[in-house]
Amino acid sequence: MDSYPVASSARLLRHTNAAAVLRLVWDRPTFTASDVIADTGLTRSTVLALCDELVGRGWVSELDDARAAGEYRMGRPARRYAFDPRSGRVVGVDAGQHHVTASVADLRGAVLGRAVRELTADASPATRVRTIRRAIEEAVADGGGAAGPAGAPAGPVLAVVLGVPAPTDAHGASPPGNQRRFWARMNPELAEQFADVGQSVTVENDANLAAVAEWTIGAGSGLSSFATLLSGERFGAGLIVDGTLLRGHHGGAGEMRLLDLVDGVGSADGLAHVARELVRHAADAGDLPAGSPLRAHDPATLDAADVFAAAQEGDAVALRIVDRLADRLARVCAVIASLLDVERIVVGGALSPALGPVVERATERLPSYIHPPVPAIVASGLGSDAVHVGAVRRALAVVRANPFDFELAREAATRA
Amino acid sequence: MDSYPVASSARLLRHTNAAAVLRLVWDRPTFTASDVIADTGLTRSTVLALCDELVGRGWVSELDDARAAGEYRMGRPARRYAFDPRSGRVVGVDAGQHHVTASVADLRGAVLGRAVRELTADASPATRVRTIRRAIEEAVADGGGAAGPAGAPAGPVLAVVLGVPAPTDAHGASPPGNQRRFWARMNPELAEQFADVGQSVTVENDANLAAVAEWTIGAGSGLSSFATLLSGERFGAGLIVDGTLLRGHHGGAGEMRLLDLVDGVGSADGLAHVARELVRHAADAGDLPAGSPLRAHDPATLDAADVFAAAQEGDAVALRIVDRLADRLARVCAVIASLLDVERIVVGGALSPALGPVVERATERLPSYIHPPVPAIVASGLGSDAVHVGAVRRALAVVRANPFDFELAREAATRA
DNA sequence: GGACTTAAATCTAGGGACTAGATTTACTTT
DNA sequence: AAAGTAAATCTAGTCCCTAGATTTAAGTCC
Repeated sequence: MDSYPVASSARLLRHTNAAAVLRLVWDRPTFTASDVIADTGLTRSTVLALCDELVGRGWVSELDDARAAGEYRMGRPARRYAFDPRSGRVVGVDAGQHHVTASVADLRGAVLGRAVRELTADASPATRVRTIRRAIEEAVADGGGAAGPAGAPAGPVLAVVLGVPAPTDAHGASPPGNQRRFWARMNPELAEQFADVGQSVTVENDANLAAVAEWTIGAGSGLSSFATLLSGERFGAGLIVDGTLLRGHHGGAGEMRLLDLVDGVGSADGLAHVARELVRHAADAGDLPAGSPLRAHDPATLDAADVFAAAQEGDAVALRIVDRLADRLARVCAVIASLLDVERIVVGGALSPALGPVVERATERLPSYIHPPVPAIVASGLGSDAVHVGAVRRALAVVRANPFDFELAREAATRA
Repeated sequence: MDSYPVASSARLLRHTNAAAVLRLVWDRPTFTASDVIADTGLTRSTVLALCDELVGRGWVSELDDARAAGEYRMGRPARRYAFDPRSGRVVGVDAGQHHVTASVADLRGAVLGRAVRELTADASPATRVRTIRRAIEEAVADGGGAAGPAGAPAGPVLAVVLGVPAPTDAHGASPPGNQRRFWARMNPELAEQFADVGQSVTVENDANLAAVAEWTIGAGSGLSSFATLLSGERFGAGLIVDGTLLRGHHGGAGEMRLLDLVDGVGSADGLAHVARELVRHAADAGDLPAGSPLRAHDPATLDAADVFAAAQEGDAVALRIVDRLADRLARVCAVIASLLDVERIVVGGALSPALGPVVERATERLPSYIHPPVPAIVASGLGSDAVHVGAVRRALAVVRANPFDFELAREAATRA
């Protein structure tokens, strides 16, 4: 419960302070010692020594053209430094059941390369691993060579984060036993498999990564408590409460099996699944009126997108389905909001861009299921990019938390 | 999301290390420099200097009888020190709707005094504050004078924690609006009201404190993810996930309004409430057979304790009720376990000592509601003491986290 | 009782990281 | 060219740590 870290020597202080300064300047295009002095209260001597150290370690460059666009007017010009986002790279992977997306980004999160590959539902673990590896290699190659404006060589891959549709514990392992060992097939010890790809490899649940994406650059940015609800084929949630991502003992936090027990919901089936079910049901029962745009499609391929499009045009059957989906969503949100007191619920998944009307109606209905304060429900703007974007953000956070655990360039390595 | 603390001077290091050593020796009856050296890796010179500092600040005493019971055999005898648990006191209060319990403990949690007072349900906020204050004063007086073996004067009250039946945010405030402003009546800005009572005053939700109690000295000890479910008149949960207590945006995490939406549960009514309802229903309907021990009571006063007693004797109606309660409990646990992946659920509340049979049956039923891994359900051993015990533990944690934020004795104060 | 052993305390030197303040430097402004 | 200015650099000095030599307060052994 308690830990007792002791700073054995003053040398550790240097290390700690250098890392703090690095984090401080991470997102600034350029900085001077005076900037750091203002933010930390440290002396100029100290700050300059810390900057020297950062330059020596390869994280920061000193700019020699200090006359940057009339930045100063009087006095001796300040030495200018800049965090070098190209000194290393990170990789974020969405290793889904059917698709694999790998993204490579620099240390400020600018995307350098991307690769997408498909997988069949019954792919063997070996095939999965091979496909993921190819996607990563392709993305890394894509973001490597001619990248820099000056053709500067891209830095080494520091951190890799893989998102999988399975619970993962703090070590990236998934519990073995569920139906047909689905989790074990989705995550066949990926952390070990890819240990060679980056200096740090993390495996994380996909809904959790979607939550991280929303938290850092999406609709949950700046919030301390919110949930991201993936709503496609099956519901799944990424939970961020009091500023931390919840995992649970085996990594199962956010699993939505409890919906089996919820009135008017009854299963963890997601909105896409239920929409398809409802519209086919209507078609089979001959409930589609003559003018309905839904009649234009083969009933066997009707899906959520068709329903939303038809509802947009005012089709009565489609509107009824949207209403049912909204009620379902409102109930699911009520459960999460009530137990965890979140500020906002972001609804994500591949079809989130089309969810506006459903979210709107769910918002209206939510107050009838819970007491105030009632959280807002909003549709994600990230769509199917949420997982790999979240994986990249997570990888960046890993590097930023302990930058000096990573080796940057060869020079730095040989210097030691 | 990120913070950038910088250790401005080496002086801070002394402070940090002294606090770390203090935490290290907190629970030891006595210690020597060698003990600390073994645990921290610091030099003897450093450790002795740190010990001097702790003695100077009043947290630790040097024992002059170093010949403690043949502790050493050869070599120069070590200077022996001991953390002084009497150098300060903490107060934990269960400020319930009907009862107020205040506990005073020394810095190792040994109870020095206690006071209990009753409150009517419709007591005004002013009455509530007055009653709580009297309970605290009485408990402090109780644990003050003749306490020490040598009649040593008790230390000042460092931290006070008050538990209230309302959500509380990080500053101890409760959201205003629910039915008849119950929360505001239960927590009329208690943190400000009692600012004079201790050097630090915290207001916290009662279920959260019960969870803390279970976590530190109860059935949840050593776990990183578990829930404490208060099960008396209404369900309420204290949630500890990944080693942190969940609060939520307004402190509402663990509110169980969502049970309104759960199949076979339908309301947040607790086990005591439902037991009473069911047994009266049976009595009114004339379902109690001639030999039932439940007939011995006035139907208007029959309660959960009577049901459990009758079930113990094998009464069929009582057993049926126990079954219904167990199913209810299992469903509630399923909801929590599924969403948060907790290792264990501790069922607490005043009647927890009698809950054995209900918990047993609920455990049997739980696997039919959720997939493995299935958490264990256990009855709390703390009963109605959970809240004030948790409040004391919380107060201890506050002191222990930043001991040097507190002033100890007058000498220490005047010395400065 | 005196010599040996032992483990802790104490003393001495030295280094790293910070602060504070004087001095120098590299510019702009006039 | 001289004055003004803000940053860099230099010079002490402090604090807190380490490392290792020396001293101390016992027990042990003969």
